[in-house]
Amino acid sequence: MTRSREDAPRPNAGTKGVPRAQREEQILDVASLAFAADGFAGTGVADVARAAGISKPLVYSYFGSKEGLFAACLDRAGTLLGDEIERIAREDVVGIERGLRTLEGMFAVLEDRRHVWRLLHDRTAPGTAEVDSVVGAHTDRIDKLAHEGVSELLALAGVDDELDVSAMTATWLGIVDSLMDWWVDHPEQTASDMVDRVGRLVGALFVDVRDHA
Amino acid sequence: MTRSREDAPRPNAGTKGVPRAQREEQILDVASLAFAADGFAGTGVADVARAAGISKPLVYSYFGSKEGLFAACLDRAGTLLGDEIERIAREDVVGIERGLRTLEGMFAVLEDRRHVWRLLHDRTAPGTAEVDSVVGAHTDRIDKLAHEGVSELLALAGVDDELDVSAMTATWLGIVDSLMDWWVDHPEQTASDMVDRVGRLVGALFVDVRDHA
DNA sequence: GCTATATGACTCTTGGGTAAGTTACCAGTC
DNA sequence: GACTGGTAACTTACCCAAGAGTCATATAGC
Repeated sequence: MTRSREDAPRPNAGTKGVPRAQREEQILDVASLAFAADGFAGTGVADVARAAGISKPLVYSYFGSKEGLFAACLDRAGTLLGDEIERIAREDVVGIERGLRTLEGMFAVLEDRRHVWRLLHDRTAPGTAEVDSVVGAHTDRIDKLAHEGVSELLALAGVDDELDVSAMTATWLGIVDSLMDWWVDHPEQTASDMVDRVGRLVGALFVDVRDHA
Repeated sequence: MTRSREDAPRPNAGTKGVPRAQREEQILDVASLAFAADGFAGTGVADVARAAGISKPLVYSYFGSKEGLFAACLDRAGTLLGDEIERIAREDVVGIERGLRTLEGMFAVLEDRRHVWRLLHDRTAPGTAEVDSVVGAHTDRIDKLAHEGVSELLALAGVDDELDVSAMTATWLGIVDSLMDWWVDHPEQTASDMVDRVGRLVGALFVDVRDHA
């Protein structure tokens, strides 16, 4: 009745090619962009494959599932961001100055991948064990470093209530979010422009920043 | 061959009931919660219907489509928030103080619907004309008011570059986002607690706030 | 020829949307 | 006060498109 499977023509299959590691990077780049733009739920594997110039089954052969692909994107992003934030945390700068240094590092690392920050905060991400463990590991690490910095800053200003610190940490992370989003919307701005801008704004609003450095 | 449609039993159909306006509110409450929690793309109409205790077609008879339902949620939320922000803007308070007053108003209005703020920033919302026009109308209004307030604040601090103001406005909105998210995660905190907390944090970080009032 | 790389064409589930019918209430009528 | 038609409120059972995931097959290089 139905056409059997083997009488269909296979025009341009298997062009061999590209080694595995390189393909993986390529797919992760494209997928990160897509997930960041449309969220996990709004992104299709077929779209990612097409944008990467390959076929859907190849994506599955590399990452197993849509969640696996998402987890891999998250892992790469989280490592990139976490390492940089941790590196700066070890510089022994405190207070507002530490915040500025961290932002400077983020701007430098994300200059040509600004969307990446968004991956960690995708509300449409599935709550499965695989994804949760990856996203949890990285956000825990980043949250902890942020908490440490905010805690030091507030201590200098005489605030040490734990809920106050917690709310301020969330706010700090929200500030980073908004600046990254704004940066995505203003592609002509360089990392250096952003550092200058934030310095100007903080200088205008806060008590003499350099006094605490 | 197949069972014809009319010999299936209809056990508990049509219990009549509830007038239209009341049902609409009820559905909007449930849908707003769901959309805010999982995003547009992550929310199913059937789930909303079940959570509201009714059937899916009834939702469609009221709102026409999933987008229509989402647009209705947005419209209600946007009007609620926009009206309150605008009311406060007319109070002739400027600088940081205006920001604090606005937050105070938001906390009061959203005390028992904290999730609502998230609706306006759903990145998985479809880019269709219907949704875009509604979300655009409300975000434009709110953005404009925020821009006005931030512009005044920065002018007091000697900053008037338009890009600086734009970035700071985005940051301000991000701060509100984060505080609302934190509040959702701390249900035991009252609106009054939040006002106190923000006052404490701002007092600790900023130059003498009251001097500008 | 064997293995890694790759694909077209499939299956199956999920979820938006619909058709057709059921029940309850509210006139008006005799 | 019981019958009757109209209509608003509601449901079950379905359709169908989109998208996650799989299979059998084809080519490239050693």
